[in-house]
Amino acid sequence: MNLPETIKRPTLHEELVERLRNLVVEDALKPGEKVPEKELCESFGVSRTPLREALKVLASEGLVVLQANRGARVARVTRKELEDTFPVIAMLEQLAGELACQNLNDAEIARIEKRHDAMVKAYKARDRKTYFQANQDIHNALIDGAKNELLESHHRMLAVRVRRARFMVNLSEERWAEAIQEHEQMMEKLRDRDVTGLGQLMKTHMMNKFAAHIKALDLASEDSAESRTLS
Amino acid sequence: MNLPETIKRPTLHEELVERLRNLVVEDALKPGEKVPEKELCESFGVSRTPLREALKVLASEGLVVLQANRGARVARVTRKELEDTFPVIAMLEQLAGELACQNLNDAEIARIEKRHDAMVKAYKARDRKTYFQANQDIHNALIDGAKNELLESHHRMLAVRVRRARFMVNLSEERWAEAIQEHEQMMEKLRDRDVTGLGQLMKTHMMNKFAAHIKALDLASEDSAESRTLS
DNA sequence: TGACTGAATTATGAATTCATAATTACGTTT
DNA sequence: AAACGTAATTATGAATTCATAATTCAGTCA
Repeated sequence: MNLPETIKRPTLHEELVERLRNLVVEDALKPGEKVPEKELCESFGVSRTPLREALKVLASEGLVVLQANRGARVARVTRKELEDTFPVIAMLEQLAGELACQNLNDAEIARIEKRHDAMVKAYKARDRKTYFQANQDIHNALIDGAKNELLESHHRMLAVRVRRARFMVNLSEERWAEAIQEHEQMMEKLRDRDVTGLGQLMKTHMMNKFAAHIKALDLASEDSAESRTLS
Repeated sequence: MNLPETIKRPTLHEELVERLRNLVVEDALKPGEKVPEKELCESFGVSRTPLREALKVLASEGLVVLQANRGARVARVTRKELEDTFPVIAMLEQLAGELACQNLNDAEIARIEKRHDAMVKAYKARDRKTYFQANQDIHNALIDGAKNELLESHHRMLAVRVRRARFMVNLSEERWAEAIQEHEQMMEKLRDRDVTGLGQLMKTHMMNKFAAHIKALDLASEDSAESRTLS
C-alpha cells in the first residue's frame, strides 16, 4: 500500500474554475457571449461569490474578459491571438521535447508508444474523437516528461487556446496525414533519445499545425465578410 | 489630439492584485508567511471579498498557495522552482529577441540604446538600484518589441519569480561585468538586425544569469542547514 | 510535569445584502 | 414616427453576515 497522498478536497471556486473553463473550451459558452452569472449560479447551485472568484481567475488566464460594471464576456478568438499563441507554444514544446528526451525512462517511453499506436489506429479508422484524445495524451505525456512544473502550467494555459480554436477549423485530410508522419518521426527521435532532434521536430510540428489552422481560417473567412474576428 | 483610448477605471480587485503582487515581489510579504487577510483589509481599507478575489488570481499565478480552510501563504521559492523557471524564461527571451529584431523600428531601437547607455553608466557608478531598473526596462522593451501579447504576459508571470529571487542572492562583481558585456553584444545584434543572433544571445544571457543565481544560492546554503527551501 | 480532551475563540469559505452603475422601458416633444 | 430625456428595472461590485472548519487555550488525568 502506498501511503499518505494528501487528501484532495477541492474548494468550491476551484471546482468552478474547472467547470467554467470546460464550458469555454468545449464551446458551450460562445466567444463574445456574455457570461450569464445568474443562470450559472442556479445551474451549479452556488452563490455568486465563488462563481465570481472563478471568473477572476479565468480572466487572468485570458479566457474571459471583464468589463467594469458590465460583467464578463467570453474572450473572442482573434486571428492575431492565434498568431501570437503558436510561436510561443511551439517554443515550449521544443523545450519540452528536449527535456522529455533526457528525463523519460524506458517504461514511460513505452507507454507513450502505446498511445501513439492507438492514435495511428484511430487515424486509420478515421475516428476523429479518439484521435484527438490520443494526440492530446501524447503531447501531455511529453510535456509531463519534461518534469518542469512551470513549463507544464504555462503550456496548459496556451494549449487551452489552441484546443478552443479546434472548434473553428476542421482538420484537412492532407494535414491529418502529415501530422501522423510528424508523430512517427517524433517517436523515432524519442526512441533514439535525440534531444535536440525531438525538440526541433516538436517545434516544427506545432508551426505546421499553425500554418494549417491559418489556412483553414482563410478558407473559412472567404465566406463571411466579418473575418477580422472569428465566430 | 489623438482620440479614443478607452478610459481606464481599475476595479478594486485589479488594484489589489497589483498591490499584493508588489508586496510579494518586493519581499514585504516573506515566503512561507501566512497572508494576513484581516490586516491587509484594514490597511487597504477594503472588505474581504475583493481581497480574496485578488488572492485567487495570485494563486493562479503561483505567487501564493491556498490551503482549503487555512487561508493563503506566500509561495516558497524553492531551488527546483528556480531551476524550472529559467529554462522557460530563456526560451521566451530567445523568441522575443527574434521577434523584436523584426518588429522594432529605428526610433524604438534608439530608445533602447539610450536605456542601455544609462544602464552602463549606473554600472560604472555601482548604482545597483538604477542599474536594476534600467536592466528591467531594456528587457521589457525587447519583450514588448516582439509585439506578441501572449509572449508578453507569460514572460511577465515568469519574470516575477526571477525578480523575487533577486532578494535572495547578490550580484557578484564578476557576473555584473559579464552581464554588461552580454548586453553590449545584444545591442550590437539588435543594431545589425541579426534575428537569430539576438535570440541566441538573449537565451544564453538568461541561462548565464541562471548559473550565477544557482552558484550564489549554493554559496548561501553553505551557511544554513535548511537549504532545501530558501528563506 | 506533560500529554490529552474538549470548550472557546478565531479564521475561513460561501451566502446574502446593499449601494450604485448600466440597461431597458416609457413618455414626451418635435 | 423618431429622437431625446427620464424613470423603472436589472446587473454588478463590494460589504456584510452566517455556518463551519481550524486553532487556541484551559482543564484533566496519567
